[in-house]
Amino acid sequence: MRGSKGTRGARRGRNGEAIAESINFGPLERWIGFNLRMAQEAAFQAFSRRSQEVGEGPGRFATLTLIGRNPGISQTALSLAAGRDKSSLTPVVEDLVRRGLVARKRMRDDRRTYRLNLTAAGRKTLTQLTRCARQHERNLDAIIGRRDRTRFLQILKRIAAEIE
Amino acid sequence: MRGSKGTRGARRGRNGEAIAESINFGPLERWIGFNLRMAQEAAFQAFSRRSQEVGEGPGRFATLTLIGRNPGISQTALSLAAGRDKSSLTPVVEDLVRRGLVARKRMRDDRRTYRLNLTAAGRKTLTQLTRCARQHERNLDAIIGRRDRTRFLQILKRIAAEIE
DNA sequence: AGGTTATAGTTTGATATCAAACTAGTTCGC
DNA sequence: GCGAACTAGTTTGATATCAAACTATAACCT
Repeated sequence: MRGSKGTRGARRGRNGEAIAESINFGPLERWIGFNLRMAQEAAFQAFSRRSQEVGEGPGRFATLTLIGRNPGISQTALSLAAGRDKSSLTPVVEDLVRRGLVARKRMRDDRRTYRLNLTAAGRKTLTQLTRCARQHERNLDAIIGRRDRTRFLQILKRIAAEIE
Repeated sequence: MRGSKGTRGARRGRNGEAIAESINFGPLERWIGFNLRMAQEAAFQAFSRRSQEVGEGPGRFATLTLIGRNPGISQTALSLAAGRDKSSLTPVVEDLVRRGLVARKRMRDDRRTYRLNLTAAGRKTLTQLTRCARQHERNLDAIIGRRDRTRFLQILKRIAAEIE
């Protein structure tokens, strides 16, 4: 996971602001791709700080939510849902199992596949993380504004689904 | 699952879609943070493929643009503008210099600082990358729709600037 | 001047991620 | 049945990134 607390990049510290404002961004200024990246990283960073207070990396949140909502899900299905390569999930799941948040058992009829489930501890952690996420979302909502929120979300989904 | 190269995560190949559609995303479905991440990564991935055709990583593009627009910029100012830690830029700049796209010289009056400039080759590469980026932006525009584009961009900028 | 503090860039160590190669188990075709 | 093709998950190798420690300059203050 990323940052833990400190300065992360642009937009921080008086000096940084001064520099950033005197910079010519050229076409980056109006390109979606660049601004999408900047927004995502800022938001991710903010959530990261929050979730760290619960002692979990921000990446664990989607994972735990998806396991919680889809008991017995396989790692491959999980990786597809979370938009990560299945190989990225190996260490994540390993860690969650080691720390007792997730239970993992082989399937009877297909002994290649695992079934993942939350343990009681996992559910508890997920509850805490969900609280963080709700607060985070409230902050985002305040920035986006109620009027545009639905539309904004829809566009994000369309980008994820349709870009190639 | 399907292919070996294109397959990156969710949303790809009929099998992937089938799985993804039977998944319960719970609150992730309507949370900005998650969808922002998915959209950004899909877009980044798409641009990555494009820029690879020019033989450059996607990360090089913002860097070259910023150097081109701000001749003589220092690495620290560059890192602030690009939203990356200055230490991340060390290997990037090193690579660009090694490959003759960027020229780097010490400042006279402050010998800690470098001045970065594009070389002729750097300008040429930037031109190619900019073409890729324009095409990429056209695709994004088609998804977002002209009507919402300005508003969408504005919201992204606000998130990057205001979230904490 | 001389010591303290600040700044530019690099190094180091950690995490996250992808992609391709691999291992083990399953299914298909004949 | 049995080999070929496929699938689930792991391993390996590469890249990108951050943060903190470090090096070398420079500025500041008395």
